[in-house]
Amino acid sequence: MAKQNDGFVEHITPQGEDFSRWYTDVIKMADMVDYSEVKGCMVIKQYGYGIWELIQRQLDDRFKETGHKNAYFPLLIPKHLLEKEAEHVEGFAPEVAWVTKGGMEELAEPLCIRPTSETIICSMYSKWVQSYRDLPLLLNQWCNVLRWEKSTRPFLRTSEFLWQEGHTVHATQEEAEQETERMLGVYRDFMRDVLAIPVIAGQKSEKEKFAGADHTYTVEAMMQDGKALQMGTSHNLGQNFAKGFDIQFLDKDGQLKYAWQTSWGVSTRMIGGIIMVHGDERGLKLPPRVAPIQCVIVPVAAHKPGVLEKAQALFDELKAAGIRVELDDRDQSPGWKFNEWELKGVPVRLEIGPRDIENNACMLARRDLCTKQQASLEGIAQTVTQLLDEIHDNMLQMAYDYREAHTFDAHNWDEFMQGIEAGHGFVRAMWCGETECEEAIKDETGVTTRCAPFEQKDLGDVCVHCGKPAKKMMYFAKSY
RNA sequence: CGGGGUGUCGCGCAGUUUGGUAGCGCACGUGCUUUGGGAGCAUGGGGCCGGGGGUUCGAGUCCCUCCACCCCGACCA
Repeated sequence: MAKQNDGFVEHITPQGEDFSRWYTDVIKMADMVDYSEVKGCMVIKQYGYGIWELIQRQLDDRFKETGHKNAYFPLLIPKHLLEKEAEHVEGFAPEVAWVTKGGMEELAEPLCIRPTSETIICSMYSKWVQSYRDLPLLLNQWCNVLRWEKSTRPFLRTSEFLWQEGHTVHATQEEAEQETERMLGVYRDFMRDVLAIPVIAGQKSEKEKFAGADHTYTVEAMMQDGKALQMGTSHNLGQNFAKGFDIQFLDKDGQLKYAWQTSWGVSTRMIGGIIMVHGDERGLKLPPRVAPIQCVIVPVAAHKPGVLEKAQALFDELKAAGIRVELDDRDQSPGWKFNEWELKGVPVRLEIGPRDIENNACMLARRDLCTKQQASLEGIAQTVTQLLDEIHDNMLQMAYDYREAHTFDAHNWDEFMQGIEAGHGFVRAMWCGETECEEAIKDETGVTTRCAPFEQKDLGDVCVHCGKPAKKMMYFAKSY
């Protein structure tokens, strides 16, 4: 990769004031995206896409374990289908893009480019579901969607983005609810175990829920500027779509019943989360399990006899051990390469030169702590493999500690305000559940409800803002 | 949609006030020397100055007009 200029990341830290500048600079310098001519649509370059491929593969494996199958539905959705569920169309109408011409001919019915696929999938489900024997129907699709956003940011909110959307149909309300919760759990575990991001799992408020759902669950993570990012959602759709699309089945008892449905999804937005949770003043810091390159080998004094050969042997050994390894034999100075790979977030770097070869050793640098030490070449593949796990655990712990240090409990409005001003983080407080109150809090403070966590904590009996009886403890934060 | 800003080589910018040969840093090519934290010297290549129209002997610079992008609001699963 070619460095653009000498305005380098060193002077920007993610905890500093200009977090958003840091974010876009890191993405640009790490060569993850380019910008399309179409407003708000990004080109995900190889390095950025490599992360997505690893996410996709590992998450899809988990879906297979939960019994889901993949399918693919059309990009274009006829207008009448979109309009079958009232709340849904109202929620999405402002941001859908329409196809109105085919060739030179005006279309009799406009087609929308999917902003999400509930409608087109449900139109098929109404044909496929006839009997309780057809249920549960557990499908998922990996695809792109398009939403005509007013303002966009790479990965966090782009007009076109990649995601997976699961759509399931069940015979009973209880089963649909179990599925909704189960898939949120899959997301929570995936983010902890693969992305090294701890998340708060809970339920969205009425105001923040998915358009057309009975209720919506979410996993929320804290970025290093204290803002919340919604990393994934799982919706219990109740019978709303089943009624709109006439998805009925004949149950064991001979009764014709409307089906119960769920949908759930995560997107390329997670990559933005990885950047904002783990990155530092040197650039990206990738969790080992989604790092396209887990270990890079930098030969030092590569022109001297034996060095490249030894580096190549090291490469072969690590590769054989299943590590995603790269040998950087480009004609650049070692220092240049060190900085380059740190910027790109490679978890482990091995440096090997004449001095090391004499000692049957190499220098081993870890990205999470930015430390460097000598390591024996004896059993190096195992050393690196273990270290990658250790780095994952450490990154998860650091993210967790950061979140806890920036989370505040508020028992009254004074503490609520103090929490917001003090920490740039999450505030936990009791809340009445009224949309009116929620909007007032947003107007006064700029923070919104993130979720009512499954792990509740009793902070009092009355709403922190309006004083009415409290229903639940909520997380409040500014959000992306 | 409101308010503000910016368009000059691949990237980052200066030049516009006061019109007069198109500049700088990085990146790129070549050669030699280098290589344990962004190497040095030498020598090259590359630009309808966002588009269109005007004023002028002459426009990157002045005037008109489009267009694009960025930031702050508003909006947003």
